[in-house]
Amino acid sequence: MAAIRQPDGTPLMDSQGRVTSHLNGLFYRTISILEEGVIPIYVFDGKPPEQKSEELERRKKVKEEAERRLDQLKKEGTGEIKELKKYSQMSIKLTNEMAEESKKLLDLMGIPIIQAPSEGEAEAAYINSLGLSWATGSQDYDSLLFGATRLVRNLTITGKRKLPRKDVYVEIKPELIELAELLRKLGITREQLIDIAILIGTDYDPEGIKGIGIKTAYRIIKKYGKIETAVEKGEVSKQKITFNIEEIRNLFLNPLVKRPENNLELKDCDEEGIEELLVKEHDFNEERVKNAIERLKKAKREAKGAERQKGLDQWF
DNA sequence: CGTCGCCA
DNA sequence: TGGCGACGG
Repeated sequence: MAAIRQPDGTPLMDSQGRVTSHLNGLFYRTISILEEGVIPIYVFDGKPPEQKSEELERRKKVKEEAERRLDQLKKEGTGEIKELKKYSQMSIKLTNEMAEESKKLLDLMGIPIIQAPSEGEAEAAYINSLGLSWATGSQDYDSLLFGATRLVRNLTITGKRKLPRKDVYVEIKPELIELAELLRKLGITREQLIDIAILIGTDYDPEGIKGIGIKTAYRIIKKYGKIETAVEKGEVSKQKITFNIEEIRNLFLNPLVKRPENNLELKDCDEEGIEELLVKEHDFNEERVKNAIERLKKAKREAKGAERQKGLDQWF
């Protein structure tokens, strides 16, 4: 959504002015991932827990402000392209309709999707902890707090990426973090990792404890074992804690998740359905879509073949 | 972001 | 074949 747009920030749109950047990105990116031999399972966010509302409200305000700035720049008509792009990207909205259409496209492509009852991150970690996936793919470290065995960051973004508000580009490489190894290296438990996160600040306590950063948080939890003890011993002042520690800890340890009801295998794709949606409905180029569908079918055959081979190898 | 066409 | 810039909807 952020990247697939014109230099001035205008997203791709069909002839009726409906945004199509999400469909474009999902379609071509998913095929690329499959060609690399990775079978994705897409997890969609459900209703966030009430404790997240403060953070969501904050994000909403930032977005509304960006929207105002963008409108202003457009009205003046003198805005720099860079500025226009910045505020367009900051005002991105994923509507319900767009999310539903994304699910529809993935389903037509035969890619497994899961609707999380609450946090998608928690659901993905749960699926991973059940052994139904090899890792979670996310930019968010929260996965690990939710108990994912492995987290792959930068799975889908390759090459160079621009640093926000700077004209500096950095090389982005995929990064694998294994929870067990991380905890062993730090000499802590997952509960303690969660406590460290709470001290620094999470979506559920965005401010954290003022004055405590990563290093202090680690030192405190290493020394006292848990936040409550650190408070008792006077290391963390009680007044600074404006949230319910046990409640937030519980959101990470026992999040609302569900066992996936359908299997998470690749299915055959509905070629006509894809063309109907992308070409007829949203003005995608027919040849490009046809060509991509061929790549999709080939990549899936190979992915499934590899799975079968793995199964056989295990057997013998 | 990913594809495509152009060019060396 | 690989780098680069324009374009996709």
